[in-house]
Amino acid sequence: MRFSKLLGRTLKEAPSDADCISHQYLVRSGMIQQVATGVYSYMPMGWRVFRKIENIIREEMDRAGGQELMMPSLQPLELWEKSGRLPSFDKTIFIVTDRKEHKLAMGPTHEEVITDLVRRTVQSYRDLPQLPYQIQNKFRDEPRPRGGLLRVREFFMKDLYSFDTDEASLDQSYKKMVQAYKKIYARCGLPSVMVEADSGAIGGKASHEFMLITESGEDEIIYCSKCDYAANTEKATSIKKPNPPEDLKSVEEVSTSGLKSIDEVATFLGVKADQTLKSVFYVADGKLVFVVIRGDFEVNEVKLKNALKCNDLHMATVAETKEAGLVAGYASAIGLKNVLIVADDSIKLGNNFVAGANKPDTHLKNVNYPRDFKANVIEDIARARAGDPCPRCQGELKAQRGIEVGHVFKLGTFLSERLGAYYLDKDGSSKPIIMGCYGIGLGRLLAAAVEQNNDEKGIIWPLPIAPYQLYLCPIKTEDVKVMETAERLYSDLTAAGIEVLFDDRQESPGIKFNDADLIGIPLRVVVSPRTLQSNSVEVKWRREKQSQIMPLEGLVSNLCTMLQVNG
RNA sequence: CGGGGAGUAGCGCAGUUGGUUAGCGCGCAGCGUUCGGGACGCUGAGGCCGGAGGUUCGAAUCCUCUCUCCCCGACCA
Repeated sequence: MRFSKLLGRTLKEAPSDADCISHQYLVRSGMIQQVATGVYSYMPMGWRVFRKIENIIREEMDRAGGQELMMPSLQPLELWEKSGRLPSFDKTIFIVTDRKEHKLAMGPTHEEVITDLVRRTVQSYRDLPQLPYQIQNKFRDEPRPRGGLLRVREFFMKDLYSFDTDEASLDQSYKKMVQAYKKIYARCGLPSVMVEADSGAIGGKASHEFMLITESGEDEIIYCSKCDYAANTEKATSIKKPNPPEDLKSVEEVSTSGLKSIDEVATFLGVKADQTLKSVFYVADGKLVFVVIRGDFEVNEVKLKNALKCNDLHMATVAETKEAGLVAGYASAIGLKNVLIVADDSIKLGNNFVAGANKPDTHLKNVNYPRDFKANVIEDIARARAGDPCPRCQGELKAQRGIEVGHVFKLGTFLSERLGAYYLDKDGSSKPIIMGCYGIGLGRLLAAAVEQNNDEKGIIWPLPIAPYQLYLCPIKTEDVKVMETAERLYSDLTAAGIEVLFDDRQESPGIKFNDADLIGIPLRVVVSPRTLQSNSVEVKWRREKQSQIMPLEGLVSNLCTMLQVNG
């Protein structure tokens, strides 16, 4: 490709509203352009990267036994009503109305459609297992799109669905996909980490996410420094250390005027945070929920949501708290009536806690469960913390940030049952097909690749997904000999199967080098009067500082070798 | 949806106590000088000041409504 003909220009300054690196560099390098909130066009160069990622994914899906198909974006709402997942997706579904006032969903995902498709197609155990997949755009009216391509409303997803007859077969499908996923990220040149995950709105049982580790990641990963335990904080557990046992004392009121936070109260009474009980109020599907947890822990809202099996969960507002008659800062579960109380199991790991007295400026000492209060639900609803012991091996847990670039789920049979996808087993009995689903966000992966691979000058694409492999840069384009050499190299390299971006623009060296660094093509070849004096060119990897001078003689095959060795 | 901010040239911004012709930098077009890390000179094109309504002799500037975009929380590939 000749740079002079390329659609898209590089920008010196990023739009001020781009705040994450991938967003800035992708826009500045002319790879993407925003159309609306969370809606982007891919410019030719960005689309080349996209297609490389897509091809790697497609190859690995095919290799794992997947069969590619295409399902439409428009989906009858009836399918969603049948599957019962409408409430959990709620406002994130874009709904369009046709001329007959019939409502259609812009598919946020395709489990409903594929399950219906399989229902019509698969009848016998002989037809299973199946691994259909598609690479398609999905629509989700996200509460808050952000970070350029990292979180958008129209995005491309590879989604594969597994259909199996039994758990053992599902395990196999799941394993195949996990292997394929690891292969995909590795082939893209992007080190990934697999972690245990919550299954969220998709529903289902086992679930793992694949993360690219970056500072700027939206997710926090908890992992063990000793064993291979790793989980999204949404899901992660840790061993909660019990307080030293004490004899139960009787409840005592203390005045704590003006002291509201755990820290303030604990400091005032000369106890540690883990000797207090924290109260937090939530509203779950419109109902107030009272949450109790040991003072040194924080509530994990995902776990809480799962414990409550609700669709909507938010912290209670001041008004909602007042309405329920709770005294913020001094509330506790003691003596509460007609309110759902959910407790973290940490409340059992100690005695004689300090808790609110349900009246202003007063706390209670020596509160004990279950002597002084009860809870409707007691479960693990705490955020696992770095520094705590690993639930598997007691090793120390650590935390890191990452970007979720893939998610696999064992769905089980709830969708096939609701949508009527049954098969006839060997014994003639009708059974629901066991499902799994496996997604990769392509644009997100592209953006995450940039988050993971950049420097102050710009992007540093891993070779397998770079828009072009080689950047060919003649300096002093009026110099006939330089241009002749460059033109010849361009056609020879192209003929040798190398993807070349040929910077034939009449620009100063500074502009060209800076653009090259910004765009991030892995290998740079410079032809100039200076290098030609010794019948050579300058060759430099984007990732490295040092360049080398290589003779024109045998250059094309030498470059091919360099690219092969490093590809 | 709750809280905070922004819409002026392709991009980044100034101008906002109402006052003539709306500016600057980058980019863009032409000519010339340059040519190994965003070079320089000259000339030039490009704006209903997000939209609608109002106040006024006069509105980018004041008022009302509206749309769009960004940031912080709930969502997720």
